[in-house]
Amino acid sequence: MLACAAMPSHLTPLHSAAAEAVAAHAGVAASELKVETPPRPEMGDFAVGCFTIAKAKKANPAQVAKEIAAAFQPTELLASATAAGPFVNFRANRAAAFKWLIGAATGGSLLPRTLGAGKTITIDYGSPNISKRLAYHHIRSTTIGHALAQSFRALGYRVVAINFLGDWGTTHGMVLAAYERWGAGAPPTIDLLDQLYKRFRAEVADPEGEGRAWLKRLENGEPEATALWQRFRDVSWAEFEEVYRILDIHYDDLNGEAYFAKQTDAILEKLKDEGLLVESEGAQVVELEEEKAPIVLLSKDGTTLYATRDVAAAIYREERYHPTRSLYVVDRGQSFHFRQLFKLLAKMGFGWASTCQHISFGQVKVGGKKAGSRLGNVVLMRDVFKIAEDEVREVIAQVNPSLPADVRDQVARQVGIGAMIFGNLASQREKDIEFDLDKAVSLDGDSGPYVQYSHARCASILRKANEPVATDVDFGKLASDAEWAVAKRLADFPEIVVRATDNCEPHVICHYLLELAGEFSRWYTAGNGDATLRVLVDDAEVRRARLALVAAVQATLREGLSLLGMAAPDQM
RNA sequence: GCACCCGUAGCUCAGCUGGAUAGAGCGUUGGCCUCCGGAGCCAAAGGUCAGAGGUUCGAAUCCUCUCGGGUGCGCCA
Repeated sequence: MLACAAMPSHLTPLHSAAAEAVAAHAGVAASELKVETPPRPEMGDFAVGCFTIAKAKKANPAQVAKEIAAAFQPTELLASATAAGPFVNFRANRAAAFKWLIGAATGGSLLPRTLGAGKTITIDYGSPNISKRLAYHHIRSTTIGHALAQSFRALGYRVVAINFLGDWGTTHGMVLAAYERWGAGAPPTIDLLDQLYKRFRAEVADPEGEGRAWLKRLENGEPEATALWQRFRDVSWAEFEEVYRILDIHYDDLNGEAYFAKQTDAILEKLKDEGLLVESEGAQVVELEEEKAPIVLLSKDGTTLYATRDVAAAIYREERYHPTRSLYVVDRGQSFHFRQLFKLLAKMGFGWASTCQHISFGQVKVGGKKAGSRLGNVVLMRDVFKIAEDEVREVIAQVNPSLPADVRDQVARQVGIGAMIFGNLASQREKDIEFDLDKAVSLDGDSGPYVQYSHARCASILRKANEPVATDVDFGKLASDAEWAVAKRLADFPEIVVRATDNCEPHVICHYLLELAGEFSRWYTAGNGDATLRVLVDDAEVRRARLALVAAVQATLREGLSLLGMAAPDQM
């Protein structure tokens, strides 16, 4: 349903050139051809398989590849073509390719900036419940959603970042009841509220019934209950805001469940008129096809439910923003809820129900068990951030003792938080993550700090060069395979970001950055043993060309990190 | 019981919109700076891609089944 047509608008001119070279001799559109990377660099730079072409012609793929390679005429960007079995492998004209790639990367035009022009994406992420601190497991929705928001924005989409606060419902009725019973008068701190809520659930005979009774009072607009609820919401938001500030997340829409609780009457009325809303075991429900459980929209006490408010919110998002895609970045435990919700929207006749998508993700486990405030087992997000930051500060003090204390503290925060973000984004969404503090704060190997460090080294070289980066230089001076390997990675960036957004999988960006950083490090390290391979060599023309390549890598690493929501310090 | 997710090296994971010899990191072993920052680089060792069928010229990748682990299944969110 989300498959985009064969629109290769995100391809680099290099990829397009390869596709066109084959298309010209194959009688197919270039846009239908997939341009790949050969498994080993010595085979070529770009590859196009001839399987489908051969099939259409009822010919042997290897023979077709041979013919296409033989007919190839060099272009500005492509130097040669060779057949390798069923593949046509192209070699780039390196000087021209360097020029385009480095120019695009340093000029900020490597990514297709207008791919999403005129399209809006709403992303519901974070969305914590109030009266509770942000626990570590909240980090997944928050970081995945933010990375998606950043990525869509980078491609020119209009993004509406939504924090659908869990600030309404029976749970919050319980918090009110508990506070009134045991805490009245005490300043309603978030910790106190959480504590009272837990006690309430443990000690009261019918906590949910009492909770619904208080919710009823809220839904009836009783001033005292509402004023108290508002205080709870305010202290909660103050806490959340602190974390969002640390993560540099800014929401566009903060309407939580409470906002939509007021809009459910008309929806329920309409459902009733259409005969969809029926009574079942005292509650008001809508039966859904192929689901054994109906969706419950009104409790037996007449209070609204999560689903009711979500229906109102979905309609609001459509009417207000007209999104091309409406994304819900919420843990997998809620898959059933979203399946029901989307089915109900479709049943109500909303064609746009198909634009709604649950972006689910696996659990964060602590000690093998699901982390979450219901089961206890809570690790607070800010505590983890603090530990990571402290750990990094120590490493910096050892490795880079000359860094001024204020810079060191700032970098420690950027790298510590970055390690957390990267660690949470680096694997596929659907996989569960085992929270291991030691591993989380580790700076070795495939990690966020490794990418940031590579970026800092680029910055360091550019600082040391002390001359402006020029891109109108003789790129023929970049003669080593190591330099070419770095540039080729740059060419992969656009497709990676498009894939990350199409599939809502930010982890592909993480892996891309590790590869780009790794390729850069290999090139860079070669200079340790051989001074002629260093960027800062005496030959001015070679030096300028290499500096341009470093600048291109730096710009791409910085941009990639920003897509993930990570800072890119210039020194660390 | 029904539904969904996961199963790739000792460990943590890429690769899964089908393509060429399945890749990283950690850990283990052995190397590399009178250095443009060693938070780095190179090399060795390590895999019946859970198992069995099927589709295909071609399957870790798609389909079916089995096994193992996890989650969900009306008035919580």
